[in-house]
Amino acid sequence: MNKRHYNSEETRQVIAEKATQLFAQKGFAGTSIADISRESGFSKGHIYYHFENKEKLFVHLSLETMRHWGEKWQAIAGSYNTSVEKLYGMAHFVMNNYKTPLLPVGQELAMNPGTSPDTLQALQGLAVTPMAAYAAIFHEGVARGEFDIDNVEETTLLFGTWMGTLCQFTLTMEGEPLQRLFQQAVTIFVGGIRKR
Amino acid sequence: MNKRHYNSEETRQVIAEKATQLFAQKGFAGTSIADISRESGFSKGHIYYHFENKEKLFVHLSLETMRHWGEKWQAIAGSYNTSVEKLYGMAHFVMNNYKTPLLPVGQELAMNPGTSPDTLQALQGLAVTPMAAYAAIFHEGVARGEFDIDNVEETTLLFGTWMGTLCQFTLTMEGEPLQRLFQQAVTIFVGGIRKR
DNA sequence: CTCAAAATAGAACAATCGTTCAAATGAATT
DNA sequence: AATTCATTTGAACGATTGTTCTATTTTGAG
Repeated sequence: MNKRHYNSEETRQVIAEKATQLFAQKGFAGTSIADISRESGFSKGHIYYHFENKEKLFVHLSLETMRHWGEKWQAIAGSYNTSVEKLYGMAHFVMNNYKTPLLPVGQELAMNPGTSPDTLQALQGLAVTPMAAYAAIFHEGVARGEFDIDNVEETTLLFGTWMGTLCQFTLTMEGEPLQRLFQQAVTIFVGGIRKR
Repeated sequence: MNKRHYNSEETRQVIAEKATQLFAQKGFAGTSIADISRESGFSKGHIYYHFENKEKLFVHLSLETMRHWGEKWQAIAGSYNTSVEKLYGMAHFVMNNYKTPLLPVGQELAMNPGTSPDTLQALQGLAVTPMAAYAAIFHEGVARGEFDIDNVEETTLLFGTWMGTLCQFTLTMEGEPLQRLFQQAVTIFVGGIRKR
């Protein structure tokens, strides 16, 4: 079997990528279906062939994007020797796979009355993936005696929000300065939680 | 003289306050004039009696709000003995005078094509006020031998973005947990830049 | 009390929004 | 060659957007 008529999956991917980019840049309300249509090169109507509506499109994008993000991180998470190194590696990874900008956009959507309960519930679980990845590093670091943390949950939240906003700079900065910014953030953070 | 006809200034203030709140919560595109009208209790048309248009309204709100923020901070900035204390004080101040959420909203507006050059230029200078306040603390801390920082500008940017996002939590958290979160952030940050 | 000016409301505007739908296109199966 | 079904378009929908305009109310001065 495997009837792969056409290669519609490819166009769906194009729409998804452009939409993700636009949502991250201009927010949920600030991104129109017309924008996505123009940027992806497909008609407005066709977007509704692939996705039920704007809200579901965004939720799908977020979920899929986070799942992919988590898998990609898991693939390289084992290649670090110390927890400190792993934290630097995470910052580098976040910088190069910046999908977290969708999180604040999700918050924006969640704030708006009229957002469907299904969407709200889906949005609720969005931050779980990256937060779990962060928390794992901190727990490991404490167990290894590298970190001195009395509230891991709070520390995770702090690190997560910081990484999240730093991602905004990937839109306006690049190369070495950007990399140094992320590294410096981790250096400061590690300095604040390192055991001594 | 002093012809203070009516007290229209009061209603203008009400509109400004509600609008600020809405913009911070739902973003620029996500906030409609109808929203501001409903929330402030004044007609849609009347908003245009006080403000030229939506874009100018937002710029005015941002500038005014930042100016007020800066003045209020300057009034208490002198009451701290050490730079570390001042940094904690700043976090507490930011938490209780959270106007920085307008900064990311300004970014959202700046990203959108069609935004007028005047608005863009005004938005450019928005972050100057809080950033200058942060930078002053770090410079002072270095001079006093409290901090060990090789790039004050970068450090300021990092601290500023962190405080900025933490403000988002003022919408969902409150009281002691919120306060502990801000304090913990400063503790970590100070630990990362303290001279030893 | 009168009156002009300021303040406010509310209807109306074109433009854009998200969404729907019927029609056209294309490729694979028969 | 004919048919079928997935794909894609483009026009059209009502709702909402930012904005303008006119009319009405409220105010302070003479």
